Amino acid sequence: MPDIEQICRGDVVTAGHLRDVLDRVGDKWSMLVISLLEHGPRRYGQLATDIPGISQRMLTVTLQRLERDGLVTRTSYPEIPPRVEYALSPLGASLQEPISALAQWAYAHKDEFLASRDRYDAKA
Amino acid sequence: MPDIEQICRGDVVTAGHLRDVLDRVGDKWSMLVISLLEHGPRRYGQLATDIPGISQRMLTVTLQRLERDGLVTRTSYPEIPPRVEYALSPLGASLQEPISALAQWAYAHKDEFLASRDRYDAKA
DNA sequence: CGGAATCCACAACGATACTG
DNA sequence: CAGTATCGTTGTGGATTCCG
Repeated sequence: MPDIEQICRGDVVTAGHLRDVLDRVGDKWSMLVISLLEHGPRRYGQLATDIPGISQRMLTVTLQRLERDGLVTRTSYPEIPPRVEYALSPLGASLQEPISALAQWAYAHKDEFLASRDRYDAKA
Repeated sequence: MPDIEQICRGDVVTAGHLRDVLDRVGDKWSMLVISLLEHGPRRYGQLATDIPGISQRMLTVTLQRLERDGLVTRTSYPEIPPRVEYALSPLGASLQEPISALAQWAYAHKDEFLASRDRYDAKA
C-alpha cells in the first residue's frame, strides 16, 4: 500500500500517479460532472443546464475525455429526437470518494483560505 | 456536514468549494510541493532538485501562491549566503490527507485507466 | 436534441538571462 | 542561494456556426 512518499520518489516523481489523476480530472469541469452524475444517469441537456456557465463545447469534450478514461459511460438511444445518457462507471463512482474528501476539506477550511489571502494581499 | 450534493447545488455550483480548492492546488506543481513538504521543511534549492523538471520560475510562483493561501510558510534567514526554508502550515498539513486519498486512488486504478484509454483509442 | 467544426483569447508554463 | 524579469510557446476554454 503506497503512501505519498513512495508515489513521489525516484524516477516517477514528475510523472507520478498523482500527476496522472490530476491531468485527467484536474481540469475546470471534470470533477463537477462526476459530482452531478453521482446521483444517477443524466442526459446531455440536463448536464448543460445543471452546470451554469459551461459551454456546449466544454461539456462535450469533458464528457468525451471522461468516457475515454473509463470514468463515465455513454448510452445513445436511436430515437427521434435523439437521447443520450451519461452515467458513472464503477471506476468513476469509486473516484467520487476522494473527490468528496477534497470538497469537504474545501468547505471546512474556506474561511482560513480567504483570511490568509486577504492578509497577504493587504501587505503587498 | 455537507456532502457533494449540497456543495454542488444552487447558486454555488460553478463557484463551489470544490472549484476553489482545485483552482489553488490543481495546477501542475502545487500538490507535488505539498507532498514533498510533508516530510518537513525544505529549502528552495532542495525543492528544485527534488522536483525534476520544474523551472525556477514555476517553483517560485508555486511557492508564492501556496504561501499566499496560507498552505505554506516561508522563513528567510538573513545570512550570507541566504537561506530560505519552506514548511507546511497546519492548514497545508491538513490538506495532505485528501491529497493522499487522491494519490492512492490513482495508484490503485492506474491499470484500468490505461486499459480504457487504449480501448478507446484503438477504435478511433 | 446532441453534438461537431472552426476560430480566437487568455492564462499557464518553460527557457533564458540577470541580480541582491 | 534564492530568487526576478522577459520572452516565446503551448494548452485550455469560450463563442459561434453548422449538422444528423
